[in-house]
Amino acid sequence: MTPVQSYEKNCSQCPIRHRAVCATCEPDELVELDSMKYYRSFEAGQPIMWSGDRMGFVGTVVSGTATIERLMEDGRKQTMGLLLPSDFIGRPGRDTAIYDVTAVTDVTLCCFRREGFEQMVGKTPHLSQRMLEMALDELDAAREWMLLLGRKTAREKIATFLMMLVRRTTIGNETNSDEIKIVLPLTREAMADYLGLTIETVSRQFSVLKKEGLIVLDGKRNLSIPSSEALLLETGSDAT
Amino acid sequence: MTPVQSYEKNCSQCPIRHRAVCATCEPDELVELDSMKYYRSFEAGQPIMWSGDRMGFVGTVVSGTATIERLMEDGRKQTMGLLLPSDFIGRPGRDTAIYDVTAVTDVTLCCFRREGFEQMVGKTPHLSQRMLEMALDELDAAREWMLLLGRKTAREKIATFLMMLVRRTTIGNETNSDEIKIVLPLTREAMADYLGLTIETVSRQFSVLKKEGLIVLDGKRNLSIPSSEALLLETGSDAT
DNA sequence: CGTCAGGTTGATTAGGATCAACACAGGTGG
DNA sequence: CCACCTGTGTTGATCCTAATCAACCTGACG
Repeated sequence: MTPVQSYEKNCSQCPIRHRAVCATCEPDELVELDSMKYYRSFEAGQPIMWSGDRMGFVGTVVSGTATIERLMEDGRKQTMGLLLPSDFIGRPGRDTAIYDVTAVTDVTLCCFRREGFEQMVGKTPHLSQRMLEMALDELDAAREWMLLLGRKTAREKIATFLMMLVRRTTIGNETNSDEIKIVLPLTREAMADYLGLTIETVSRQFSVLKKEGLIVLDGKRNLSIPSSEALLLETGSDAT
Repeated sequence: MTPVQSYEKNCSQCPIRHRAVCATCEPDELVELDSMKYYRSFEAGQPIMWSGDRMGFVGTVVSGTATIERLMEDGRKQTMGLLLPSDFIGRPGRDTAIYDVTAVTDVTLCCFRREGFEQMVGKTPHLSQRMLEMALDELDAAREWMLLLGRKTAREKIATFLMMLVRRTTIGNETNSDEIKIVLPLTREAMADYLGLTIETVSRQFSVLKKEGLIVLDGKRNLSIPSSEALLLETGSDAT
């Protein structure tokens, strides 16, 4: 993936234009954002932001996957969020990061200097409303994950994670096709950190689900789901 | 606690005026909110909102404690947030609740009809900015709790919960006094649901901490902490 | 005095962590 | 070309923390 692509010249070409923080901006607002933006790329495994460091920029994931995580003194790690294309990084109004953000695949960000972006938010209701909407969506997602971390079994955690990936990565694809194929953006270790498990437990649960025919593995990263209804039953879905 | 108090007449008397969603409002904005607001009270144990129900109102906790929680089909429950005085209930832009909200002590709310509040937010930057700020704070708190739920031991969970209560309920009190006294707003069961544990494990950990002298119990709800530094060491604090 | 909700404590179990060995793919350098 | 290494993943054996099952305690209240 070359760093310079058509959407870098023009926001209207941007693949995530309609889902990102700028989704509800008017053409003139977009022109202004366009003039402020710059792109940054990170290789898989590279840190995007360290907890405790100054945050000079905010940005949107254009391609790739990153994780928001926190380390404990003794090395225990918990991933608190997956950042997929259209997700926003950074908190306006805060100048010091309180999480680590790490690129888990190659990542391209559409960035803004933090001060400039904050000014823009201050004078652009479309932008501040969208920020609020996205923050509330993230809050819902975080709370959903609290249910998973606090109460679900290892098997339910894996099934829930896979169904979340299906929901987030197959948008507008053939929905009625029974066989759903997804690519796992995370290693076993990164999944373990996200699900509050160990690598070994993740691996074992994949093996069990494979043996039961609920998932089919092609290599370590390509996965297909013969029946999403069947897998959904394994998520321990809530009462709603 | 009588339902009609002085702050019901005048926002300037309100005990949470400077911390709530209206904290940054100008006097004229406050007058308008004042004219829209109404108070509701809920007895301990009563539901404030059911998942799936229509949300006709939003509001701020003026006194008492409520929990945000979610039930699974088989009865497993996870509490996703504690609502203490000044916390906000409800999501503008959504008309159906996706969580249960329950009063765990007697609760008084300062409410607004949802539509009226949404209009007010739309035309009052002070209010929408404050909403964003509060949503981002809640997001940080939710992520902090994900670390607790995913990676901490039962002992660390209890210690972290107690230190969180200390932080949230002793504001402006004698800080240099060694002996900190707090009142537990939750039953053992509610704490278990918040911490992803069982009642029995919560009870046992309290017994252990008591035996070790890290906490002193007076009845079931009154607790004092001889040394907050010592208790802090038990929280498994993160690397930051 | 009996009942009941909330809490404690003990005995046992089980799910996932830990420790350990091995498999496999992709580089790298002789 | 192959030997070697390293990062990633799988599988097995064992251990341990917290869940489960169960009995009992305590105080409030009719």
